[in-house]
Amino acid sequence: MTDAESPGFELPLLLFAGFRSLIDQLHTELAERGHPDVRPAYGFAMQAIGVRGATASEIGRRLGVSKQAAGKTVDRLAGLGYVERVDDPQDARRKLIRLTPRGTDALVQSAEIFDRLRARWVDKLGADRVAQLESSLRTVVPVAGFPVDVPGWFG
Amino acid sequence: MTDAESPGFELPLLLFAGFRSLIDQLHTELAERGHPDVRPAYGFAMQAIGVRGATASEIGRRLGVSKQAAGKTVDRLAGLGYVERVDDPQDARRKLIRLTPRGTDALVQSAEIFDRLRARWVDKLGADRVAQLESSLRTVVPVAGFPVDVPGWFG
DNA sequence: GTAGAGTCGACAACGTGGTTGTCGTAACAG
DNA sequence: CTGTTACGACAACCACGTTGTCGACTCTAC
Repeated sequence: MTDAESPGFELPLLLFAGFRSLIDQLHTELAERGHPDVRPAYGFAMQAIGVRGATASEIGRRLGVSKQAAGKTVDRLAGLGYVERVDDPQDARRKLIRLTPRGTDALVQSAEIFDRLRARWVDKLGADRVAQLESSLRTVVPVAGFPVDVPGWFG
Repeated sequence: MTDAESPGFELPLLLFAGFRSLIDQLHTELAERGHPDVRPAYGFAMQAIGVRGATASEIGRRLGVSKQAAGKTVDRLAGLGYVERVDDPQDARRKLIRLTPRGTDALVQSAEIFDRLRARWVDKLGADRVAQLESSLRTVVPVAGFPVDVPGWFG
């Protein structure tokens, strides 16, 4: 507070720009690796499905959106061949959503690309500053559960 | 990857959570101060309009969206009384979008709230860590081509 | 065993924020 | 005067979210 501080409105802008830049680079690389149709929302949804699968309602709860919204995303994901719906023999109401091999591949590649992008930040900033950035953010935000209900903000 | 680093996918999540938490708090406080109908997109748009006003096409260029999209946002903003359309006497094709006093008030209050939110981060992290966070983000983010250029919130 | 409550997925209508494409009109350069 | 360009408006459409409703199904309690 002694020296000139940044105006408060820059903080959200910088956070968003950082987020946006990572997401944009992810999808550029994903497109080059055979997944041109993956959209940011699909990545979050597939993450919520996980390797064990989930029902549409469960996906909605994990993402913090309605089951109807989750169901629509699953429709698009299924249309692209990333997930499949399977009847649950235990419960005739439920339909289990499972990742196809293509869906699993997209997830694996995303994890690898994110690691490389983080490494690029480490090159520019140093490992300690990146670690401190993460630690600072963990301090100010309760990262338990990530609501993703903002459509226009990622690409 | 030699030592225990955070997985790369946490970085975007943390950045988004930080951004999202600031924006959510902004709109909560804005609602308490008489602006319950302001949505995040409106704030960006009003910022693009600025105190001097702008045309719909100009707003679109500043936000990096089409003039049609900008026009629709202006429609909603006008419906809520935050902006007004004025015929340009110099050019009969153009319609200047200007902030109403209510719109200017929303912008001024937003700037003040953002400053207070940043101060809250300083309380939790210390001024140096917040400053370093901003500095780190400025380093890795190409600020030049960022869609929302940030003119003074007023004057 | 069966009634009622709760959950599941599907369907519909709608709001918001974007996109293209087209059009009439106005400004401007030749 | 003519062609090009820029403006705003309108329409159709898409992605992603919301409520509300509904039939089918499961589970619990009586």
